Amino acid sequence: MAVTIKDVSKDAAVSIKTVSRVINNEANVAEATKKKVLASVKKLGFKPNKSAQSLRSKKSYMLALLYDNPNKSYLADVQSGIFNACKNTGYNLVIQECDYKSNKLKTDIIKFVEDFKIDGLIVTPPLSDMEDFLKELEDHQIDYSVIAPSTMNPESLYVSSNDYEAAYTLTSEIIKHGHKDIGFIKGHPKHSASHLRFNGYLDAIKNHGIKRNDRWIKQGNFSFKSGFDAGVEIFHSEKIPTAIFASNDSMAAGIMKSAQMKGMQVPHDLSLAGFDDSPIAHQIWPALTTVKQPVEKMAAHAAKILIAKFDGLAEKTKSKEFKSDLIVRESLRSL
Amino acid sequence: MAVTIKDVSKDAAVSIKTVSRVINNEANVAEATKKKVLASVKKLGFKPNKSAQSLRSKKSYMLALLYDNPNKSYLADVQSGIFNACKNTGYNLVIQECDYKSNKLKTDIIKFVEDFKIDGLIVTPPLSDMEDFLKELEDHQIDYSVIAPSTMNPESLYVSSNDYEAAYTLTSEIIKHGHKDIGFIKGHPKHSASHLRFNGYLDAIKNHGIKRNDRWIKQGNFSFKSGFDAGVEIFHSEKIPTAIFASNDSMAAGIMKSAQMKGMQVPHDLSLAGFDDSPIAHQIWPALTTVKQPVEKMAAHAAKILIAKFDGLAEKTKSKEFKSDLIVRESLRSL
DNA sequence: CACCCCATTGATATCGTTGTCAAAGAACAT
DNA sequence: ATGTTCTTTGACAACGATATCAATGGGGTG
Repeated sequence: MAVTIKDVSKDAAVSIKTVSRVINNEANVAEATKKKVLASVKKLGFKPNKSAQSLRSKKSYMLALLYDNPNKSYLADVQSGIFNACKNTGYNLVIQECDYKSNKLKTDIIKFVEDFKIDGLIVTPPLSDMEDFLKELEDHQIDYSVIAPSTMNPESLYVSSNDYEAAYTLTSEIIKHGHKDIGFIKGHPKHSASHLRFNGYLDAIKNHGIKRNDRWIKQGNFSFKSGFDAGVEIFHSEKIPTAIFASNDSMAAGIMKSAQMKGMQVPHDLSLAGFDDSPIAHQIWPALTTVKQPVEKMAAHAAKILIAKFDGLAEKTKSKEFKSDLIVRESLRSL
Repeated sequence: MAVTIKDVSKDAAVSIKTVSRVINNEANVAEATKKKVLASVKKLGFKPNKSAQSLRSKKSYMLALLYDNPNKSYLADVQSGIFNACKNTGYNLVIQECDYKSNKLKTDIIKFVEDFKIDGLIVTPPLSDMEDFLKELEDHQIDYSVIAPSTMNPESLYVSSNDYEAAYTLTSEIIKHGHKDIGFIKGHPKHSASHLRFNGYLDAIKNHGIKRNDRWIKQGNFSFKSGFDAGVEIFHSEKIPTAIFASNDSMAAGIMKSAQMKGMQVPHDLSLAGFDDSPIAHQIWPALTTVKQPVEKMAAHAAKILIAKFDGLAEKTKSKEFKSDLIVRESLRSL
């Protein structure tokens, strides 16, 4: 049978409560006692029984990842990051797919948290952009941390990315390559990232003295098809841009497809840029110039700050903004 | 505070043990008593406390998904299927990434299962193809179900796909399009799917009177890069095939890239086919002819048979083979 | 030296289930 | 009527941790 706290207490010749104190890092345990107990723990290979801890302490040691995002590669990266952060902390992850459009969203999630006694949530876009939803969580005293592009309510726990700057930088890079006629495909309007990226683009062209041309600015929704459709529309105009910046890689791939179907050569006839550095970015030819966000690290950090809060280590691990990297590949050429 | 079994027992005027019997569907409860209890359960909205159940019954109500597969879209689909199957069963899923090459694999996994008291494993390729690994699980009496291409040890729980037939069908389709010079890119040798798909190809060309040409048969490993490299090699030969069948879509995309870099037009100069219908298959142009396996359904079934075994419903849910669908898209043209 | 205080420790109750085992009652045979 | 068996039920222990609260003892103070 497995080693229990009782075995440890016997081995270390202390009470079970003292063992409990040691493994929970409680105050007021003599240094010598602590050492003795830790030695026994190690010697016997004691691992606290999660169910018993859970039952008694009313904690589940479970985090939940909330998402409503069709991007599988993003999801996989987020998960992977959280799992890494959870390792050796005793916390585990469950995944919960949501429908951000559902009017039962709030009640569903609250029920989910209460039914499963989830300790904390990690919220990803676009849910992280819904203020009323986050407010509801707070009203129910549900702990959460947010992975979001913009900086949020600074009291809450968040991990953010610098979408605005990255889009500004990427646009500047396109301009540096000699482009003046630059189209833009907007992302899903419910994602704050969409607006930040768009604003980064707008400010960059403005600061470089380029006038905005709304016929080359199309609304997309981050899907391949929306990029494809936007491309078809743009290539219908008599004058077409020399470069298009799509708010994510899927849409950029969609544009590439529509361009190639029109007989255009990328990047000879059209330069392209995407965003995210998803697998498709380098699995098409020419490979996409794009922006890589450290999604996995961000997710890991989001989990860490949540766990740190639970375990009272809030000092060490704080909300943080992560920087993105520009990745220039063949889809962007100099004029 | 939440409703407990005690509240229910009071409300229904029976002992807590009887309530326990009812919610666990145990035998020897009078029909009338059962009804009474269920009514109270419903009325009070009682949900058994998972931690307490776990603690007492030594079950964790946790399944673990074991994988070592870089294909994020496959992973996402598998997960999604399992989550759906778990819904309302009380079981939850944890994900465990493995390294099939590690010589600590077996001990690591067994430790993992024991530490977390995982009730059962769902094993995906290539781990599902490692007989010694599965044997080890059995030796430790660890329950598992396998998602595998081939039919396995018929005593074990498995969900399989018909890779051989699908590859045979796809190859025949290519031949029907008038192709006689058909290259093949093999998948990762540790995946049984690789051999099944290859054999399907071989038998199909043989039965259509086409001779195997080993200069057009290359070893890949399912990665985009391996497909790209294989393409580069093949296109170096003086004579190149009119069609190439790659064992998965990533490799097909790699070949497409190498073809396009050589200035070849797909499908005009070269027809291509992949396998899996991963997102990339329709996000490149021309879109890939491929085979779609019902991965999500398969994964759901794998979870179901495992849960059915635990809950003693083994009669209803059995191991099963799933059929794949051929998806013909632009990358394949008639000669 | 007597007193108090605070750090340290332990005995025991407790969390919400399931398991054990015995009791009660029904059904049937003798 | 009595004994036997089987079905149904409940009282209480047990799972393995944490929480409560009281006991202990060393150190400082007057």
